[in-house]
Amino acid sequence: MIIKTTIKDVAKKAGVSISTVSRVINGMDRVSKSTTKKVQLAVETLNFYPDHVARAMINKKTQTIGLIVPQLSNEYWALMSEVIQNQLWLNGYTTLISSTDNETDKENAYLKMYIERRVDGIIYCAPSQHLSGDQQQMDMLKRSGVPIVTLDPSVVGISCVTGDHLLGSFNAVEHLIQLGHRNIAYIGGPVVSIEREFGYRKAMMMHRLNLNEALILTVNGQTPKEGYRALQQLLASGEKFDALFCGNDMLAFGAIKALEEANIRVPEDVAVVGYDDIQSASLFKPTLTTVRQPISDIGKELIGLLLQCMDQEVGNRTPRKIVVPTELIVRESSGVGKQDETFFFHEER
Amino acid sequence: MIIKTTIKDVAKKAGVSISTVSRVINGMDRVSKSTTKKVQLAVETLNFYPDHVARAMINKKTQTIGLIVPQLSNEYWALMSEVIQNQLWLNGYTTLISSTDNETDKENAYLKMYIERRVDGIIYCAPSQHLSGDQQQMDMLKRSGVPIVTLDPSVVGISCVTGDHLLGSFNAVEHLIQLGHRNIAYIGGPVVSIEREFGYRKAMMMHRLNLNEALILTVNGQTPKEGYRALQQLLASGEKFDALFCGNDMLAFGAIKALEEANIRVPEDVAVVGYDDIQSASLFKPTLTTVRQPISDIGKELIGLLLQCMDQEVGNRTPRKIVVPTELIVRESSGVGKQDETFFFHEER
DNA sequence: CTGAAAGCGCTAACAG
DNA sequence: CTGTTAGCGCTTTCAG
Repeated sequence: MIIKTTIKDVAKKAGVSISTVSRVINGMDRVSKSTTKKVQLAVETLNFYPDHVARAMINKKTQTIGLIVPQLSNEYWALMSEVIQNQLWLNGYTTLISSTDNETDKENAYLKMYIERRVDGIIYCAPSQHLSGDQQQMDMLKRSGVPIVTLDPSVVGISCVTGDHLLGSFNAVEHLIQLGHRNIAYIGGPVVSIEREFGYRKAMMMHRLNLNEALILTVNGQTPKEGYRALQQLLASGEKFDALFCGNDMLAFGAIKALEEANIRVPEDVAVVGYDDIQSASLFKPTLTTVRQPISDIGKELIGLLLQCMDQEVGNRTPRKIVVPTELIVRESSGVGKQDETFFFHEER
Repeated sequence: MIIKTTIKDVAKKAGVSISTVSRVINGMDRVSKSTTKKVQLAVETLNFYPDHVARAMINKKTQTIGLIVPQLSNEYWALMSEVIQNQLWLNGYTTLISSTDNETDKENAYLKMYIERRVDGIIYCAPSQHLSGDQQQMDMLKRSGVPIVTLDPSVVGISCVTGDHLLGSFNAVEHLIQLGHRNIAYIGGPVVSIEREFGYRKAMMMHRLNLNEALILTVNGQTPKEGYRALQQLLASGEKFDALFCGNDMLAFGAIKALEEANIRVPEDVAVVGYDDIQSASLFKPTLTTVRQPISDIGKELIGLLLQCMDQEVGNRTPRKIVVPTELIVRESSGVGKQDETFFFHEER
């Protein structure tokens, strides 16, 4: 058994009372120079580290924030987690990160764990359908009174930050339309945020283009594999398309792989646009045209909202919603900025 | 102020003593069926969640493991973190993940935080030079008595898991040599694990090849940017080379980007091999020949070693070292499996 | 089987 | 300025 040095040991060593030691290590209270020195010496020689657990018990503050993301091994979420963690650290908080794999059971388990561990707040980044869908989960959260903010899904009574996905997707698809494409396919689904599909539909409709439901594919994951499979399926169906909009970059990578294996050139034969602008998007070949989400801004807004929520009493919290703008990053995969022929080719159809 | 329901409230509601409630929620002790039911009812209606902080205080166990990685936004470390976290969760532990950006200050701060928070153990994944270099850090750790295991760096008296990087790199470079390359460059440096450079040197020496120090580049980071910059520098130097081995895949991506911008074809003009086999390696174009590290195995070994260490008294811990084999994954970037001409071209020089 | 009581390590009044 | 004391919410002897 490891014997930890406690405040008591320090007090004895320094020949003072424990409250004096407490005062010195917290630095807020007035203690004479000489005793301060004595205590500091004792602290160092005894290698004393104040027990955060005991402190948390008294302060009723753990200085811990729980973060829930769908998948830590996903570049987008990894970066988001890092940003949030760093920012929270600057505010004096430690972050507990959990990765749910989109499984409701895991979400519930982690949420319960956060409540039991008395985190000071929760940042919930999860696909919308889960959060609004699982009433039990919401109950647990609301009754616990833990301050919480969400990314993307809007839940009644909870502050949230969301990218302007409807507009972002709309712009992306409009970009393809302006390039002359008419048969545009979409890969997405609820896991990727349904608003992106709506943006796609809106753009198609506003431009009076035929909305072929066979070109709209739903996937259950966010990895290249799902994109690859979806494309194989689409190709097998025999439906014609000259452009593809993907709910996220990973799906786009997989889709492009499938296209190339079928000897379909990107962007010459099919133009592709992704979503998120993860780091790989600019490393991929062709470089990926995509909708950039300002991860750093999103992270900051989330934290701002959460800290604000934590300041308010549980009764009178005013939920706020912040919409963060997205940006279309045009690269090779949509056929612009590489060869102008591509552009003209499409215009002339 | 949020009023949490405590064990006291439950006891009152159920009309029993707090110790009985404690017995019921812990389920270990013998309590009569009828009281058990009464208590459970009270727990549910009052929405009671046992306070993990108070429990930790008594048990002197936080059921928390601290994990330190260089960079969470790096695909390799993100995956490693996810694997470790999931595995630890299955063992009843929660993981605190920290990302150091290779800054000693941050490492120290996080380590201190872990000690103060009384984590039950630490998994330290960090570039070797830092760990063995910062004596102050090691002191803090050793005196605290916190069980710790490391990934890669060997420190006296601490268990560690390490990939067989010397052999892995050796094989990678030998692969290039067998392909007929003679002027092989290397990008790495201490941040990437010095053993990879040694593997490179060993292969060159064993094959009696000229070891041109100008072809060995040191970088300070692990992102594509560093690889890109290093290659630009190498190209500017005018040194001739026909192959390139990179300390990790990210560096390789950046390096290839730089090569292509200089109109040097990969693998036709320069063959490239990376290290790690992150997911992007097979998505990249050309697909990347690389040395695979079995992340899942490494994670499991780390946890096994840590749990073992946690079982032992602080005095008689026997440090163990586990070496995990790596595997060369041959893809397009080294010039095999694409066009045979490439292969012959090099053989005939 | 169940209750009373003693703390875990620390902070925060409350007195000196 | 400094010491004494009462808990925070829970587990765990120790007696019934």
